[in-house]
Amino acid sequence: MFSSSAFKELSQNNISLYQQQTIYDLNSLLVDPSSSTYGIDNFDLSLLGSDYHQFDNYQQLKFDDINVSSDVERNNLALSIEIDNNNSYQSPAYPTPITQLKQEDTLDWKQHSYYLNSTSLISPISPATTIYSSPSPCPTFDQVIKQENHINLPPSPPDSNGVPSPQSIHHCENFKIEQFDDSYQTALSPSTGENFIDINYYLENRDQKPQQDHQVLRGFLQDTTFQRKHNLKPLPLENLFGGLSQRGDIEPVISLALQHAKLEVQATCNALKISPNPHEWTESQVQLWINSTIKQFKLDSLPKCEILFPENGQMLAMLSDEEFIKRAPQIGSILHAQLEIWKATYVDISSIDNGNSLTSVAGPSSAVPTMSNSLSQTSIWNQMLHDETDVSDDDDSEVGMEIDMQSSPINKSEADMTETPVVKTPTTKPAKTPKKHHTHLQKKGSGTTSSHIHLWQFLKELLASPQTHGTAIRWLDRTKGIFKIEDSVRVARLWGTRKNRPAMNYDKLSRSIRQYYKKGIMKKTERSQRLVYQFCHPYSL
DNA sequence: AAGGAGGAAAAAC
DNA sequence: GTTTTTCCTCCTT
Repeated sequence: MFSSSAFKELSQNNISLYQQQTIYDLNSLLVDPSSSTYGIDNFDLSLLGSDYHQFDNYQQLKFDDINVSSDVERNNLALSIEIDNNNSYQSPAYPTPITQLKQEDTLDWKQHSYYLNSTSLISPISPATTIYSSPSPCPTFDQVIKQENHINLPPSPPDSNGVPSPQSIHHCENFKIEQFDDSYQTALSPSTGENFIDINYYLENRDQKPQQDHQVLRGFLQDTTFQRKHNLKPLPLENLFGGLSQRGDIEPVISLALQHAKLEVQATCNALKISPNPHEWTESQVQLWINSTIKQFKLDSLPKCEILFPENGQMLAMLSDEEFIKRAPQIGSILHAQLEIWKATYVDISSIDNGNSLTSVAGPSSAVPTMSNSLSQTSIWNQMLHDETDVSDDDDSEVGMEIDMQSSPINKSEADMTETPVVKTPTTKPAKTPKKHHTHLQKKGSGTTSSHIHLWQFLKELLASPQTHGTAIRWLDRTKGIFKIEDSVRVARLWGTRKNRPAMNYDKLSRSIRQYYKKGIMKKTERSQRLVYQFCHPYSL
């Protein structure tokens, strides 16, 4: 099951792995282009696990500058991160020409991401032109965590959920260039002419380097506060790297758990008359499921549930554990865990049923987590799942469209931009509709532009597609719902186009925004800044 | 000048 | 009835 992420803790010369329940970071990186930076950021969140003081610096990188691609091959998770600031944000703080970072790794990718972040994205004094591959004070895993089948990862929320909490990362200021030693700069590829970090080169040469240096870095890495903060439990390294025999030992347990989960899912599906595939749930079915889960686990009831979780199933499935907890501090984690079980169960169901790899079911992007589908291909499962074969098609197509957009980030014309929300609306926006509009705003899968869209929804749509609209409107602090309109004229024009109001301008648009103050949809920011607005919770979710 | 705040009224839904 | 649009005045940056 991949709902746990493996982290390395660097402590002296020993390596140990820790498990963490949340997976949002990896999701974000792998699935959604608009959340790629969050994904990277969340990595830090996971590894460092403390306060993060340099968010503003980090945010100065636009989404456009970051391409994250992933590949799942040879039973390994390979992660590639490229950051290209060539077309980048022309901030004085980032006078960056071309920078490329690239790495591929297996499960210890986080380790490198961490370095990557600390030197290129977050460190306030380190523009991306001077990226150093910071040396690891301990060996990197060469071993590959063998996965019997491809790892599929759960999708990431398109905009909000990979967001790191500002309290989550700290010590970024520790990562300054002077901490890194020259010899490791040789990891920069000598042949490219670009600052291309060749991780392989680095890996090959790591043993040649004694570990007496980088005291600050090592000291930081030895800080294990993140373990406590994230409830990380030590996991013996051998358990993960011990090879397939270990896997075999736990297989019956997992299989049993899956069977149990499956039965539970089946029963609930029958009772609620909902699909076993959370991606297919409508908004009201999501409410049914949440309430059912609350009852099942005897949780505290959730007032305003439909406002806290207005998503349809597809969107709900993309929310991270963190997001659930943010919305429902008491029970969010349980809800999320339960949803993960449903997702995994369904994927397992589908994979067995199809007799194919998971990607044929979930698609390359929906990436639902699987409990290592090869682990439990029992006849019981097959028998139980015959009636669920043809689910999962329609939502794949939608996600696929988004992936297509990601893979070919062609500059859109202004007219195209106005159409972008049309594509996304069915999957993302109805979920944000206020309760009182559910009836006429949430027809599922219409695929048409909602003429009833609210301004705040529209703004969130724009915010959710930073690659397209990042120059017009962008988040300043996603966690707080603070955003800035960078190009008021353009935003107003887009809004006017959407509403078929040719005379729309920013003056009118801003008046509408101000109406939200007393409605509790938006609020004035603490510090008044021009063109900066702030959503109220939970509208920013 | 551009934008922010908010009143008022009309229009749109 | 609610939301948005339109127009407005006054104020701040």
